[in-house]
Order: sequence, then structure tokens, then C-alpha cells
Amino acid sequence: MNTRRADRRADGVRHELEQLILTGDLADGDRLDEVSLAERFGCSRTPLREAFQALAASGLVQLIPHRGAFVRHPAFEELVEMFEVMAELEALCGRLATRRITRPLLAALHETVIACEAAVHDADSDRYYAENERFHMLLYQAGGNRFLADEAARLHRRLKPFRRMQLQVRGRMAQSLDEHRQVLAALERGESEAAADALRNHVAVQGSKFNDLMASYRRSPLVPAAMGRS
Amino acid sequence: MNTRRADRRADGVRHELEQLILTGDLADGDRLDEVSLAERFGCSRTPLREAFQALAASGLVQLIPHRGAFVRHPAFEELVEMFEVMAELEALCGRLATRRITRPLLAALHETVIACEAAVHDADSDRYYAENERFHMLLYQAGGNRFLADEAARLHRRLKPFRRMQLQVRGRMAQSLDEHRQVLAALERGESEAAADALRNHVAVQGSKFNDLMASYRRSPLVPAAMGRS
DNA sequence: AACGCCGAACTTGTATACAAAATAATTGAC
DNA sequence: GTCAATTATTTTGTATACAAGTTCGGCGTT
Repeated sequence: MNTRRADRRADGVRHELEQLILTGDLADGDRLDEVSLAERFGCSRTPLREAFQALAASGLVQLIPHRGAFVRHPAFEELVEMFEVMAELEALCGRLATRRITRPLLAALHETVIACEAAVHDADSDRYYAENERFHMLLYQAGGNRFLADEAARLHRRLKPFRRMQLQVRGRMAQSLDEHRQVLAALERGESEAAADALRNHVAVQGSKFNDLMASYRRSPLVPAAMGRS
Repeated sequence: MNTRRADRRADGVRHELEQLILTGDLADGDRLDEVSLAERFGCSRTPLREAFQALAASGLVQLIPHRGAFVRHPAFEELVEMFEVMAELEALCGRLATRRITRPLLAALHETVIACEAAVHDADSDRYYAENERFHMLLYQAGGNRFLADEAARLHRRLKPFRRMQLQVRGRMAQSLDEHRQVLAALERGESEAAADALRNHVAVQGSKFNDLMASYRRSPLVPAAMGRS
């Protein structure tokens, strides 16, 4: 029979559902029907309901008692709000990092910047994206505050698809790289406020640059393609 | 029979479990046994498992696949880290609020400060606690960033038991009130950085003041009493 | 014809039965 | 007697059966 479609279990379901939402296969407001999704994934309702709860905690779906689970895509305003918070969390990471960063982490950050330069040179946005990811994750660690690192990573992850859109904008990659350089320079000089400001700006720019993408976003409220991986 | 103990369902279970953890009836590292808790609450395993997931999302329990759910109380360091982040979130609220706050909200903030003064005068820590809560919630709203408000409220809620401990420290109430006044004054003058700094300090103080409580905390890692309500 | 009430169909919420995995215990070998 | 391996028990994960609530359609009334 054609049951080969599925067979994933547990948090496999969660991840798969998350992708369906993020890629836009499931539109804003869509009701997540337990039985149809269950047979689609080849599992029972139980793992699905657990996935719903996890996704609700992430803010991707809204759970209404006795009514069901509904896809919750962030409105444009909400995205701007999230970037506003993200900017501040990263700024805090930077401020703390100037005091707490270790030599190896600083060296690793250096490497990512060099790798980013190569990516920009090759106009390889995929690679730039990967290295940018690394840069930020390292920075979260460098803050020396595990809770902060977790929260930052959580929000970062939630904004991932939208950040990816940004890189498509002309010149954004090079600009981003330059901002990375400024952050790194501030860290090396130990200027905490400069580092914080550079990071706040680095992230906030993405939020404000969103106006440029607004039009396309409006008609297809989800990132259309190429963000389904990792 | 003696089944009268329970009979609550669904998120009632979630809330009750949360209280058990917060009050310290369930100690750090305790395994949450599904069957025994099920009969304790007079329900089946299903609602319990859902509650586990919700609590895991809040960070109160750790979910290990095929092993079970374990109570996760924040270590002292982690608490300090959480206050560090909370301070920054509130600072951001304050900075934004100077630009965005509405007249009614400003008036409401005024009222809470007055109510706090009365509470301090009466040495009524319960009332002070309630009004302090109101002050901060209003502030989160005043930031004009709903996402930020939600996140701040979430963390605020998570730190609730520990903040409550603080008020027991001699003189803390009066000091806290004074800090509230400074925040409000900065907001009224529209000085965003002053407001941010005042709030950052107001919260950070709580984190650092924690050293004073460390000894007692060490031997009973949970807030011992009087924080189970609301 | 429109509104409200009542009932059927469907959907979610909960309980239980079953399967798989992990832990504990027992047996056997060295 | 100790250690390892295999079996037994316990516990989590999943599926299904059942209960309760919600939505939708029909019927009757005004």
C-alpha cells in the first residue's frame, strides 16, 4: 500500500509539522485536523496532539480548547516586534561578551568572519547564511549566560525563515559582513557599549529592512521557498 | 471512596503540578511518575503527559525520551542569569515606553506607585507584592510591543517565587518603591535611557541581592512557603 | 421569512489497551 | 564471589475506544 509516505514518530511529527507551517504549506488560520493529519503522517492522533502542544509553546500554532489547533503566522507587526526583542537580546550578549568571552571563542568568531568574507566574495548566500548562523551562535555562547543563550537561540530559530529572506536583498550580504566586523572589533577592544550598539543595529536593521520585503510578504505571508532545510 | 482528592482535568492538572513544583513539594531531580500522579490527581496518564509537555516548555521540567519527566529547579547561577535577562527586557520596555506610553497607562502607573506607598506605610508585603505586579505588567504594556510584553510576562512569572522571597529582606520594599518612583519620573520626563537604566537596575538589584539569600536557598532550593497563590 | 430551539454528526478531550524501550533481577560462567 | 548476559518487570510511547463538547442542519414558532 501507499503507507510509505510517513512512518515517522513522535518529535519527528513535530518537526515535520513545523516545516509544513514554516514553508507555508499550511496557511495562517488553517485548522489542523487531527484525523486527516494523523493518516497523512501515518500515525495516530496522540503524537499529533503532543506536537500541537509543542508548537503552541513555540507560538506557531494557537490551541483553542474544544475547538482545535490553528496555524498562527506572525503578522508583519509581530515580526517587527520580534526583531526588536532579538536586537536587544543580541546587544546584551555582546555587552556581556566583552567581559566574559574566552580566547577560543574569540578566535572562532574571527574564523566565521573570514569565512563570511569568502562567501561574500563567491556570492554564495547559502554559505554566508551558514556562517552567519555560526557567528551568532558563538556570540550567544560568548555572553557566558546560558539562559540568555538559550532564549536568544530560540528566538533566532523562530526568525530564521525571515532572516533568510533578507539575504536575497541586494547588497545585504556585504553590509551584514561589515556589521559583523564592527561587532568583532568592538569585542576585541573590549568596548561593551560599542559591541552592544553594533549588534543592536545589526539586528534592528533587519527588522526595519523588512519594509522593503513587505509587499511580497503581504501576498504570501510565508517565506515562499528555500528555507525548509535545517 | 476517597477519590475526592482530585477530579480536576486538563490544564487544571497543569496548574496544580506547577504549584507542586513551585512550592517545593516536588524537589529538584524528582521523577514525575505518570501512574502515581495520575491516581493522585484522579485522572489518566493522558492529561498528565500533556501537562508535562507544557511545563517542559516553561522550563520547569525536563523531558528525557523513554526515561520520563524530571523536575528541573533552577540552580542559583541560573537564577542570576534569568534576572540578568529580565533586567534587559524590562529596560527595553522602559526605553520604548518613553516614546510610546499612553496617558491612561501613565496615570495607571502613578496609581500603583501611590498604592505601593500605602503598602510600604502599612508594611503590608502582600499588598505591595500585588501592586508591584501591577506596576510591572503595566510597564510591559506601555512598551507598545506585544511580543515583548508576552515574553517579559512569561519570564516575570517564572521568577515570581524568587522575587517574592526578596520582599522578605528588610528594607527591600522601601528601596523597591523608590526605584519605582525613579522609573516613573524618567518616563514622565521622556528620558528613555534614564528609564531603561532605572529599570535595569531595579531588576538587576534583585539578582545581585540574591547573594544575601543564597545560604538559605542552598539548603532548601525552593521557596519554602507563601508563594503558592495566584 | 426570520429567528430560535432542538437534535444529529463531527471533533476534541480522556481513558484504557497495547507495543516498545529501559531498568531491574536472575542466572550462568569464569 | 564477581561480572556478564539474558530474561523479567516496569515505564514510557502509541493506538484505539469512549465520553463530552461544539458545530451545523432541520424543524417549528412567531
